[in-house]
Amino acid sequence: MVGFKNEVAKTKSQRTTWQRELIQDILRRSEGHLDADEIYQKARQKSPSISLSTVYRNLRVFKRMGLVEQHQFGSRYFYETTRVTHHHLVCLSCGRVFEFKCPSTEHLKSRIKKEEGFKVTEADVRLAGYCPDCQQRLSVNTS
Amino acid sequence: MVGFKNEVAKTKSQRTTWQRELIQDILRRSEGHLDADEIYQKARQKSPSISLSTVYRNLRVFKRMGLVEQHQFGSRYFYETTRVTHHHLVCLSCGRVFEFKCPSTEHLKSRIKKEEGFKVTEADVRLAGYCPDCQQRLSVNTS
DNA sequence: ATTGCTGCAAAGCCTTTGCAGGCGG
DNA sequence: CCGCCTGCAAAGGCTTTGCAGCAAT
Repeated sequence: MVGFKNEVAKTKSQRTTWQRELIQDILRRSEGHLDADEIYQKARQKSPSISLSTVYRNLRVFKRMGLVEQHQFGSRYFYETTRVTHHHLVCLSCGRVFEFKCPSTEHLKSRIKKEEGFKVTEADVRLAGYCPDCQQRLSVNTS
Repeated sequence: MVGFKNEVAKTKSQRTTWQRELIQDILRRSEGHLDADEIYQKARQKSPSISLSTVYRNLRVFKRMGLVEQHQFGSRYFYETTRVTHHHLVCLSCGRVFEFKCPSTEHLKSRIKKEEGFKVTEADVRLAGYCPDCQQRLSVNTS
């Protein structure tokens, strides 16, 4: 059916390379929600010799290690350092990604566990719509 | 930033072709959550001359018309006919997609509207974890 | 010295698009 | 008849991979 891979295994010890430190640094500094190419561009500014594949490879490693989260909006992946649980709000007009907290998600998890016997390990709540700025700009009915 | 397209505009009247009827029929019959290629394969069984591009093109048309919903799991899109709001529960082991209701989503929408001034038009709640069968099969701790 | 990591280029995967002909209304 | 729709093939966008050399431990 779906081609889901179980990438749960915690990975073994990793080597320290400047590429990895640079990518981690970019992720930590950023406000979050960078895609692979944005990370690559920022990395190139510091070290032009880094390659896009290295960025992808390390993002995957970091994900497996639980250091970064990978989310998809539209058709690409975005990465951010793992932090307190929060969810995403995407503006369909300008594409900006906002965050919000959703404490009831925990209740949801346990409800699903109880009702369906399903053990939930990831919860992703994605809302989309129009941010205040775009509503005004587009004269969308705000009511 | 993100390359989001605003595909909100309701589309004008459409022609009736056997390809469209076939695709609609497949979507209606199915339990939901088919990807483009699965639809294509099913369609070919009935009419081998249909093309994959036609499938994609029409899924997009149906989506714009509000007849189907498009969701992404992993890195591809899945389609299902629009029904009462429900959300998805993906098993990370077997890849099966389950559904559940989440009435509190409506509250969430209005909360976001009130707190952030963000007008929410789409809400997608995706949980992932391990279904009962796989928990047993993998001897995952169920507590 | 190992052997994991990197850069490069090429391949892969899914989706979209250009084009000429065909069919629905 | 007009022009939307289709099939085909090719292109696109993003991500992954094979390979040989390099560097971290």
